[in-house]
Amino acid sequence: MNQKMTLKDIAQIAGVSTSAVSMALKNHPRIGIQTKNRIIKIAEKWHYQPNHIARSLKSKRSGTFGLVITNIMNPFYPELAKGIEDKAMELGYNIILCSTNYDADRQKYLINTLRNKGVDGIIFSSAEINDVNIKPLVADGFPFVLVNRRIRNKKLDQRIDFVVVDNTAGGGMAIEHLYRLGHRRIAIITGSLATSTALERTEGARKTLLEHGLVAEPDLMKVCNFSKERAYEATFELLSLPAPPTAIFAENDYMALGVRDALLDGGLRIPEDMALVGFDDIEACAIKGVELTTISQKKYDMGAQAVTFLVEKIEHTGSHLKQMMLSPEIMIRKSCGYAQSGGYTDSDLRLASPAMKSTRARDPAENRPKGKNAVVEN
Amino acid sequence: MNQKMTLKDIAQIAGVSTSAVSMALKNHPRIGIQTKNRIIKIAEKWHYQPNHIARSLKSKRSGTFGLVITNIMNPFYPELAKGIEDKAMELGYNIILCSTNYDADRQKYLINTLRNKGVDGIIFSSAEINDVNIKPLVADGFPFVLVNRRIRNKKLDQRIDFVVVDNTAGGGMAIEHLYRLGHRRIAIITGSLATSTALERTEGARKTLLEHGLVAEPDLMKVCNFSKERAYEATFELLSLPAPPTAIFAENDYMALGVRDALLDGGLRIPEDMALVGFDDIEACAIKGVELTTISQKKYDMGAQAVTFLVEKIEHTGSHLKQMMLSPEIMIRKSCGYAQSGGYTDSDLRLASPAMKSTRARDPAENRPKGKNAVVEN
DNA sequence: TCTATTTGCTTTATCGATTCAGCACACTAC
DNA sequence: GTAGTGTGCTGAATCGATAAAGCAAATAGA
Repeated sequence: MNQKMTLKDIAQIAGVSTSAVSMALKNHPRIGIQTKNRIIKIAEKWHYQPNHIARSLKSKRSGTFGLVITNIMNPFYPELAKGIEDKAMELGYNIILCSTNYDADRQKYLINTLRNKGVDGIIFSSAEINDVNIKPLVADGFPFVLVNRRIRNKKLDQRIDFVVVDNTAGGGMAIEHLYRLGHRRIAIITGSLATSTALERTEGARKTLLEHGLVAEPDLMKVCNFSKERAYEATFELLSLPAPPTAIFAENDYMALGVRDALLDGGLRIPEDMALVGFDDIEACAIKGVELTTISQKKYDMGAQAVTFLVEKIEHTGSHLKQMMLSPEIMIRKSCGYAQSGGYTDSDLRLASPAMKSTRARDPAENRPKGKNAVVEN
Repeated sequence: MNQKMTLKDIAQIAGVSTSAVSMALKNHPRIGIQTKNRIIKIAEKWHYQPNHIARSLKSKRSGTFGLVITNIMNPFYPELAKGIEDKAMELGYNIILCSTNYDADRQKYLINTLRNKGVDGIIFSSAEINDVNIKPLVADGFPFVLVNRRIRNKKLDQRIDFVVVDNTAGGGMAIEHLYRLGHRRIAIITGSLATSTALERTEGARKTLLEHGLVAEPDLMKVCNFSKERAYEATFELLSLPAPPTAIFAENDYMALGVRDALLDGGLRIPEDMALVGFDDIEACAIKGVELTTISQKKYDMGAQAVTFLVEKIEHTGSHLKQMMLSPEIMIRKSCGYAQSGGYTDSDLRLASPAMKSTRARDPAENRPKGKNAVVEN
């Protein structure tokens, strides 16, 4: 059994042609029932396993697609990848994992390799707003889906499938929440402005500030490129302002943890001296003593949905455009001061912006999925 | 360019045979220099890209291997996967990511699929001590490497490549550390005893206890199968003992966080009322306010080394057995009480067991790699 | 100058599975 | 009894790249 059995081998044993074997195993109608059964029996006996490579060569389908992310060590990705992998497996696909390491050349190389290796499609979560690698894919009609991040190109955007969270709404929710808790000087720690996520979260935040008659003061805006270290430094810059903010919105949790470190190092209390809201709801947020209020994305669902879109596209060529925007949800924990202050004030509620219309505060107890996912071994 | 160019297309354009093109692109010595250059130019002009599937069919090499893990959401794996992916890319390979979800049938199916898809080898990190899927691979001479976990089968073990951390030493280090800090009643929260990691950590712990004339009391041993919830419950069981422990060693950080939750919920202080040591050094351990003392594994290096072994095996058939055991390192933070107590006592140092011979306490400031890895965007 | 050797390219077989065309043979219909 | 329709299998081509074998023409050696 070391040497793999081929169709030819089985054909020889059964004393028929390879086509007969192929037909028998594929349940082709024009094969005799008795011959079929005989062949199937022989194939089973000899542990015949079809060679997917040969099959792919002929069929132009590999049953594999690529997943391009920036870096799997980013705590955002494992959950996304899990959703993708589970759904892919359910639909009969495997995934090749590729990390760009934030390197455009590497990304280009990876896409090229994936295509040469015959993947049926690509799921992209690392696209930048002007990503040059997207256009050729569209031009070639190569199946792909953007997940998490979009691009900024009106013509192109209307031809591209994607699954993202409504980052604008999310950014709005963070600000709205802090506003309702009485904050009027809110600083924003932004991600990389080359990404749609950061851009949209910033836009949403800005818009909500405006709705309340506030402006996003330049001094209170710190572009930190999703870097924890930069967020740490920026926090001290904010603290040394003549009029420091009373609350900080960090556009992802990782930066929020950097802010948190800075605040604690600076001897401030959270949320008493400074309220803090993050984005993503990575697992570390929920740890007792950290308890970061954050805007939660359904990363697992996002991944699964992207796979559904991609497979639909692969298997039904010419299928129509699929774009989905999931709603974020605010996870109210302790870093914002909601619990301490006893909730929103009436006057603030009266001023509630549309951003919070559909928002409900979930019980922190139900924040994390229980069961299998909670088993973490090694 | 939508339709991929093939060798045949290029041959037609150049007015030569496909073999000529193949030879030109592979720099075969028996192709004329001028013809070669002409062909190369044409291939470039038309963006010829070789079809890896066809190549694989002929060469029996796919340049891809499988990575079988239990669940990418387990915080232990991303770093391992990163090491694997980076090294794989460096050596010209891609990886297909497969999660078993702790399901033996799924694992079997995955291995089968991977082999049918023609992967050149498999890296296995989910093996259980009596894993039934390993033997057939050995019997077939299929290239694979175990990483993180080993199996327990004397005959088989001597024929299998692996890269693991010295879990026995690690378990010993945890106990030794607590012992030197004056603890004499140390509870152990174990992982699944179907895994070599948990088994060896337990053995190491037990051995070190014995070296100090202590025994691992059954009451102080809680089998928790790497479940955070189970660890939480077990902690309360320990607390309600007539003579509760003064320290707890949890065999991974995730369970340690469960223990931590329980202790905090029970109104105890860490480390004043209970010392706590974990294993793995996942990122959450280092967060301010958590600061879990833990036994650190070089997960990234482990992954990279496993790839090196696997590729060696793939590319040089008949290469000799490769087994590597990396040394763990203790990361002393705050949950053990080392800082509070001002370090080890003289008398304890005198009793130091061999387990700690090579141990040095690292400055917590150098715990986390800086730079690129610290950028976490989405 | 005539046999060797080298050079440069083409032909052909191969990898393993699939699929269409083809061809007996059986069966139905009128 | 002959034309027409099915049935059940074989043969050959195909997917795209590779490599061994083959075969001219050019070069070298004596």
